[in-house]
Parts: sequence; structure tokens; C-alpha cells
Amino acid sequence: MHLLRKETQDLLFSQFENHICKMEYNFTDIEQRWQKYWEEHKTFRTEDDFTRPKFYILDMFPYPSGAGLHVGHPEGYTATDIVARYKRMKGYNVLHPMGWDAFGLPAEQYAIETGTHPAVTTQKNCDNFREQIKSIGLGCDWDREVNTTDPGYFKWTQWIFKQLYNTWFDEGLQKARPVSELDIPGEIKQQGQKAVKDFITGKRLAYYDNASVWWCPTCRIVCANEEVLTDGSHEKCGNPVERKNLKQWMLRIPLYAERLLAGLDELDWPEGIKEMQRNWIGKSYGAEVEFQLEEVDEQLRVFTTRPDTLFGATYMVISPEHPLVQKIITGSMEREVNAYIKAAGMKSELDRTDLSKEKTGVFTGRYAINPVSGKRIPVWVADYVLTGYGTGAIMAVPAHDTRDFEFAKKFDLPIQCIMDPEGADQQLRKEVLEGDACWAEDGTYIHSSNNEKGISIDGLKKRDGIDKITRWLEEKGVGKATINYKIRDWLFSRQRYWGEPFPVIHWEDGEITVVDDSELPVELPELEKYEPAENAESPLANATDWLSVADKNGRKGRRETNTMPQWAGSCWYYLRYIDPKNDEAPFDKAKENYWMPVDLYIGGAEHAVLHLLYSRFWHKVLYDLGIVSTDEPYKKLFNQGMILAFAYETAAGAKVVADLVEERDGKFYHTETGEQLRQIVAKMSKSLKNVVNPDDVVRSYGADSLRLYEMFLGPLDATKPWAENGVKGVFNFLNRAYRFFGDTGNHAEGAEDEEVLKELHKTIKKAGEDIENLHFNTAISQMMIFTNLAIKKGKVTRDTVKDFAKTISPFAPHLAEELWSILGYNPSVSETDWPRYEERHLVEETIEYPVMINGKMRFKLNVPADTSKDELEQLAVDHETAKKWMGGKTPGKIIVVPGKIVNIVV
RNA sequence: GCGGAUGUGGCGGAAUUGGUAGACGCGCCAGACUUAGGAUCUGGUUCUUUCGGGAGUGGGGGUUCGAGUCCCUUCAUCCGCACCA
Repeated sequence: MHLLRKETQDLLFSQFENHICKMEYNFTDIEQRWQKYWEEHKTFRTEDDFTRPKFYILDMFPYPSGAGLHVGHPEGYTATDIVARYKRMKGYNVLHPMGWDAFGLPAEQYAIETGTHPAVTTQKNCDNFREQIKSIGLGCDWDREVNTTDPGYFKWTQWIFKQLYNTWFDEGLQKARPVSELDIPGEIKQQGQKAVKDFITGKRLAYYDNASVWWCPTCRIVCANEEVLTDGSHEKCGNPVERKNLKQWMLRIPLYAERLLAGLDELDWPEGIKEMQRNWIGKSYGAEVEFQLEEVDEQLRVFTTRPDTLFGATYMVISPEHPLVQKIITGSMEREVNAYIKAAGMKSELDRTDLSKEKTGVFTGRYAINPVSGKRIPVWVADYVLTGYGTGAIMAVPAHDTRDFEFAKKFDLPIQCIMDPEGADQQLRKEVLEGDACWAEDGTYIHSSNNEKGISIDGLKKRDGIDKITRWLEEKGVGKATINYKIRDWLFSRQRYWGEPFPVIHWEDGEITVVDDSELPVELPELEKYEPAENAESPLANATDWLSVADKNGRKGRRETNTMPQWAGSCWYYLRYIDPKNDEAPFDKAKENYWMPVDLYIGGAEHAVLHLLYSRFWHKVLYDLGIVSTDEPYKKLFNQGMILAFAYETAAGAKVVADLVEERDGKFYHTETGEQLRQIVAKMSKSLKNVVNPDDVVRSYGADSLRLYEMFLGPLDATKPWAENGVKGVFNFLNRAYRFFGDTGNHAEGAEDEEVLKELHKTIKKAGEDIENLHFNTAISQMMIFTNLAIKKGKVTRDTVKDFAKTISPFAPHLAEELWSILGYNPSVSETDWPRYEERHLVEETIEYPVMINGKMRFKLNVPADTSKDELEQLAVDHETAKKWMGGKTPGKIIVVPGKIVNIVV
């Protein structure tokens, strides 16, 4: 498949040297030469020149895996590189850096297996990635490279953790403030030092506490809620997780729910991503209502989005983990309920959340009083009520909630319809009124008044009903309007070696302190073995020397053995690029003020929620503390689509590896069985052997071809399949362009041909606009059109070649540099300005009007651009073809759209 | 079930505010040059046709002089989320 084999290239190279064959497109030579030039001349070095307008373009930095780059990486990187080069030519001071999100499990796993220190593996992989990325010719400032595993970097990750630890959230001001500014209530102070500390701990954004967490026994690690898939398996390894109660570090991200939600409105992000974040935050309006329990002096509080249906609440349900559960159980039910709770605890999340499963539950024997009707209603325990959401208890309104309805039907609980479904059809309405069907939509209230309590919403609709009941609840002091969020505290520790150590010490007297700034970074100790320690502790627990510390009074302490999750380093890396070598601060304030926010952030949609939400959270905290100058980090976000590859399957649907497929006459056959196969599009995977390696593409067709093809494939945000033949297409284009424009024999003096000039200016205009809109595929197609025209013409002027070289330079920079130097210009095309197009070259002198008769295009009319509407009408009607199609009838109406079309209606 | 997106030739995909559907590229067909071609160049390529045309942007309906584009409806695929009270 390779167009030019290595030997052929070498041969051509020597011929090139001897000027025997001067016009061969020897991409390997050209590309290596210019990459060396850029590196030696630091062409893409970014200066902190505050006087110039800035543009900060960011890629989601990669995890440097041992497998190296796949074709998905260069897609985003090329897109940002094109924008970066273009913006630079437009006069912006551009920051387009690259770095490594280098903590992570694979290096640690490898260490466990081979004893190789993760730092060694990581270094090797980073070097490999850097070389691969350099080979595609990115205009990055490599002096700004960051690496999350570098102590000089994670020193500041630890420093930011300290800021989180020393910060509380002032809900009144909706802003984070230092704990030193936290007012301690008098009654807390009276209770002494311990109470004060507990009070502060209760406020810190980062806290260490017992938490019911997901534990993956396979990885021997806790997982954040977000890392557990809906089927109860661990996102990383796919094995089932279980619940465990462990002391862990948590971050109070829910306090920022409102800010994180509101901030989305201002951002130029894909609507889908914003929506996913909104769903994740999960804001809902409703009310909390207190139900008095019978015979125990406790209130049972529920959250509901439908306080208006309170009259229809015929029973209550608490989750098995509800704190009041033991008080609620009555003697006779004790055994049964506890058995149920135990069983629920053993169930996996899969079993508990699977909708198709029958609901289970058990009566506690206890009754509560419906505050609005005064009726006794039973309290049940059931695992369809979630512990972590709302108050962990609900009022059940089976007539108007499908889940409650299902449960009530199964356990034969009363169903009280309180809303007349006027919109429903007769049959359904009858069933709803009789309690035989569930109605969750709007309607008119019935059976919703109680004279004794002075409340009635009968006859109202949902909107007014909610308001009226909520007001009544607040007046009576049995409830209040409440906003609830789905988002939970972020579990921020992992039982791993290869992560940032927490700058924390646990003292023998139970005190927890963070280490002094002067002791940062807290580095990782050298270990003999990387296996996790016993008791769900990280491998760091085995580092006995590193572990124990003592303060100047001889008090003994133990270092925190957990490490931070991989998200930590990626939460703020965009800030470190601004000032990557600073040892005094995470970054210089003036530089931050100049460069932030990120103007364009491109990466995969797989980080839609986690990385982007976490890093927005950190950024907002830093903003509140005055450390950064913007409220949001990423102004514009764009998600590149995934690149898939063709794969093959049998009629039965069995996948066939690419090696065993042969093509004949456009059909595909199994080389061994001869069976005809179906071509499908699938993710690239080792098992299907359909992985495309960018190195191979660079070797066979060159970096410019790789770049161009990645962009020509389709819209940047679309999911699209890779086709080897497509690379050949863009390679042919570059080849033709080089051989034509690079041959000075084709360069003419004097005035340029009108048609060429028009197409050139059209190309400059379209390329510029398309780059701004990230529509790279159509920009490339326009450059192809221009090149085809130029070749057809045979000769173009030097000025035309010059503008073409500039225009193509963001896309195929090596080729552009080569053309630039052939023209005799220096130093680098990257340091010139973007060509200007002139409107006067774009105006058409004649316009070809399509003429339609009754909406069908019948012929074309070529007229001067200044032809009037009336003239045009006349010309069209008089045209022979028109007469033929009108068949002697008179036209009823003639529509003339200037510059567009003529339509004759008969 | 809820939310988001996408359906256009054999394939990847183009089509400002509604205005010539299929740009550009792949593939395919024919020709040229060549010892040769998986190189290069030229031309053709939505389908169908009785060569006048006719049909055509997932399906059905509508608005309009005119619809890939707007409205209603329906189907299919992909991606998130999912007992969130």
C-alpha cells in the first residue's frame, strides 16, 4: 500500500541532492528539515508580551500510554495547530502548549509486575509521545511542556489542595473564603477547642471523614461515584464494586452547584455538554415536609418536588440506610425489617437500580401523620428510595407517581387520587379517578382540602397548587421550599502509589494538619514493592521511613498514605502552562491575568462531565480566593469526534480480524472460509486489528498528508471512519501542489489571470473563515479547487504562489515552508502575516441565472451582473426553452431573486 | 423511560438568510503516455429512461412560486443519564 518505500525515498533524496530530479515531492526530507529548523530557531516560542492581543488554545493533554499515539490524538492537535498558526499570522500572541497527564494506573500496574519504577516507564512514554507529536509538525512551545508527575508540578497541585483545605464556602455570599475568616458561633466556642475544630472541619472544602464509598476489590482502590458504571462495575476494570465504610478525603463540590450551573449559560460550549453537566448537577425545586411519627418523638423529613400532592400521600418510604430506621422499627417488625436491610446492603448497585426488577420493601410497623390531612399513614422501608438523594425518605403518592404506584399495587397500599386528569381520554380518566391508574401530568385537584387545617387547593392547577401548599407548610412550620441537587461530595483519595501524595499528617492524638508550604512538594518514597498494602491501604503504607514523622515536641505522626486521583493534575494544568517553571508560585499573577481564560479548548467528549466539571470547580475556588482572575477557565469548548475504522463481520455477526479479510470487486471475503463479509464501522481495537498507527501514515505519506487527511475526513465534531485511500487522495493533492507551485518554471511575471485571481481571493477568504469556524474540511476542498485551476492554467505569478503558500501553511506547514523558501523568501512562512483578500476580486461580472418553470430548473441565463429585474424577466420569458415549457400559456407570476434565481409560474 | 445528536450517490462528505442537490476527495469506467504500472495525465460517473423526459436528501403529510434546509408526524442509528421523589 505504501506509495513510496523507504529505499525509493532514499534514492529520490539522493537524486534531489544532485538536482537530477528536482520536483519530486520528497516529503520525508522536507518535513524533517523544517521540523529541525523550527526546533533550532524556536520558531514557536511564546513570549509573555502583554502589549499584544493574546489567544490561548488548549488541547486536552494526553495520558502517555505505552501504546503510543493513535489517530484520534492528531485529529484534535492538528485542529488546534491550524487555529494557532492562523491566529499567529493574524497578529495574535498565541499560547498553544502541550504536556502530559502522566499519573495513572498502567505505569503502576507495570511496576507491580516488573519492579520498574513508574517514573521510569512514564518518562519513556512521555519521550515517545513527544517524538510522535513532534513528527506531525505541531507549532508548540516545547519549553512550556508540563508533566503532572514532575515534583515541580505536583508541588503546586498539593498547594492547591491546601487552599481547598483552608477554605470554607460562605453560602450567603456564594463565595469561598479562607477558614481564618470563618465566624465561630459563641455556643461552639463555649464547648471548647475540640468543638471549634470540628466546626471548622465541617466547613472546609476538603475534609477527611468516614464515608460509605465504592470499593473495587480487583483494583484494591476506592472509586468516586462517577467512576462506577450503572451496572455496578468499575469504569477502569469492569469488575463489580462493593460498598465499604472508609476514612477518605472528600471535596464539597455540591456547595458550588449553583455557581457551576449558572456559569454554563455564559460559555460557548456545545449544548449537549452543557446539558450533561446540568443533568449531573441535577437541580430540582421542591419542598421539604416534616411528618410527625407516632409514639416516638421524631419527625421524618422528606423531600418532594410535588408538595401539591400531599393530600394523596398514603404511605411513606425510607431507605434502608436511613439514620432513623432503628427508631422507627416497632418491636414486632424488628426481625423482618433488619433482615431486609441486611439483604439490601448485600445487593449490588446493579440489583438495586435495575428498573425492570420488581420493587421490594417491608413495613416497619410504624405510622406517621400526614400533616395536611391528619391521617395515619404507614412507614415502609424499601431500596427504591436512595440514601444519598434528598433526605433519604419520601412521601409516597401512588396515584400520581409511577414508582409509588407500582409499589402500592404490589403491596396493596391505599391509592388516593387527588387530581382529575382532565386532559386524559375517558377510559384512562375513569381509571385514574378510581385509583386504578397513575397520572403524573397536570390536572385539577380534588379531595385536596381540610377545613380544620385551613387549607384547600381544590380546583387549582399544579402550578398554583405547589405555591399554595408550600406557603401553607411554611406558615405552619412543617415544611419549606427547598432546592435539591443530585451532585455529591467528590471522593478525592485513592489507595495508589502513582499519584500526588497528600500534604497531610495524621498525628497520634488524632489531629490532622497540612504540611507547611516550605515542605512542599511532599515527594513519593522509593519502594521495593508496589502492591497495595493490607487493610485497603495504599502501597505507601509500606514505606516505613517516609511514613513516620515527629514534630518538634516529639509528637508522633503518620503521613497520609492515600494519593490524589488522576483528575487532580488535570484540574489546573492549563494554568501551569502560563508559567511552567515558576518555583515561587503556581504561576505569575500578571501572566495569568494576561493569558486567561483559555480561548479555545478542544478535546474528546468523554470528559464532558468529570474533568470539565472538576476543573471548573477548582477554578472557581481559586477565583474566589483571588488566585485567578476569571470565573470560568474555558471560554469556548469544542469536542472532536471519534475516529473509527472499518471492520468486518460474518452474516452471523461474528467479528473478523482485518488480517483475514480480502477485497474482491468491492466485496469482502474471509481469506480462510471464503465466506462473504459485511463491512461495518467500529472502534479501533487491538482485537479487531483495525488500529491505524499515525507513525505508519507519516512514514508512507508524510506529516502534512496525515494532518490534511485528519481534517479532510469530515466535520471536526463528527464521528467518522478512517479510510486509507482517503490519505492517498490528500497526498495526491499535496504532491500536485508541490510539483506545480514548487517549480519556478511555472512562475510567471506580470499581471495574474483574472480567473486565477478570483479563485485565489475566494480561497483566502474561505480558508480564513473556515478556520475561524473550525470547518477545516471545506477549507481544504477550496484549496484543492484552486490548485486544480492553477494547474489547468499552466502558469501563475510568483505573488499567487506566495499567497497560496501562506494560505496552506496552517494546514500543511512543511510544504508551505518549502514553497516559501523556493520563492526565495525567508525566514519562515510561519512568521509572515495571513494574506488579505480583496472584495474587488470577488465580484462577479456576469451571473448565471438558473431559470425555473413551475419550480423546475429548465435552462440557464448568462447575463451581466447589473441586469435589472425587468430585463431579466423579459430575457427569461423570451427564451426559446421557456416558450417550449410554457406551451403557449402566459406566465402568471415571475419571481426574480437578484443574484440567485428566476422562477416562472404558469 | 428522559436528555442530546445524526440520517444526502458505491464510500467519506458539500450545499449563507428557503433559491441550480451531490462541491471536494475516494472508488469505478473510458482514453493518453509507457517495457511495465497499485505512477502520471485527460474525460466521464445520483438513479432511471422509449433519450422527450421522469424520480431523487430515512418514511408519510404540510407551508411556499420554490424545501436537504421551515412545521407536524413517524422510523432508524449513535452518545449521555437513568427508581433523583
